[in-house]
Amino acid sequence: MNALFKALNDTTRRDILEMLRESDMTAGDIADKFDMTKPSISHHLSILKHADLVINIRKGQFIYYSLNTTVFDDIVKWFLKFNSNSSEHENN
Amino acid sequence: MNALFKALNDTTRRDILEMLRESDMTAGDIADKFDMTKPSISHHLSILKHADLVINIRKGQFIYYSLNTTVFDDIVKWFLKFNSNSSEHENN
DNA sequence: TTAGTATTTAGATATTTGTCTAAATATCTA
DNA sequence: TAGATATTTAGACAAATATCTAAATACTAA
Repeated sequence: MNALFKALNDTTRRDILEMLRESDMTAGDIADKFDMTKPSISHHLSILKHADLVINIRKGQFIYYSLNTTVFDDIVKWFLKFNSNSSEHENN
Repeated sequence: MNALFKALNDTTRRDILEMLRESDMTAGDIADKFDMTKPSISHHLSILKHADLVINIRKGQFIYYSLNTTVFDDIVKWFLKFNSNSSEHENN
């Protein structure tokens, strides 16, 4: 849970996650979307990976990153504890 | 969203939130639960308050802290974006 | 008003974090 | 093999963060 919240505590990393919602991307493509060097993005990706929020697969020269959605289930559960009376539970 | 994730990125603060799930508490009672000085806890409470995760009410000498559950709705929504195919949406 | 309790604010410091440049590793292609 | 491209690793550094002690503020009660 610690690595998870740590990973989420950065705008760049959250933006990367939102981008990966749309489609898988290579490290280079991700880096191109930000005004930041590739090593910095690589570092962010490594934090996201350490938190299990993303997985990566090498295809030749390229390394593709994609979301690991199962981890989001865990974190949503953590938050729903605080909302035991919310409409999430009463309705749909 | 930034202040929110920042506030959640600390075990002490998450523990405080979990304690407040059970009941409202004074700043002093919260501090007594941790091996940490009162000023440090006060600082953590101020970060939680700045993120709107808690509210506080003075009653005489004491300041009571309680959860602001509405903010948890927002954050759950943010996470559910990443799980558009999860059972959360298909079933109950 | 004075003393005592509850809490926060101010200021200092060690640790963590985000970013950079330079160098290393991995792969492809000629 | 050599050169080019993709990505990560290493090391440095400034900024942010968590913690502490000491002092200030707010309230209660005598």
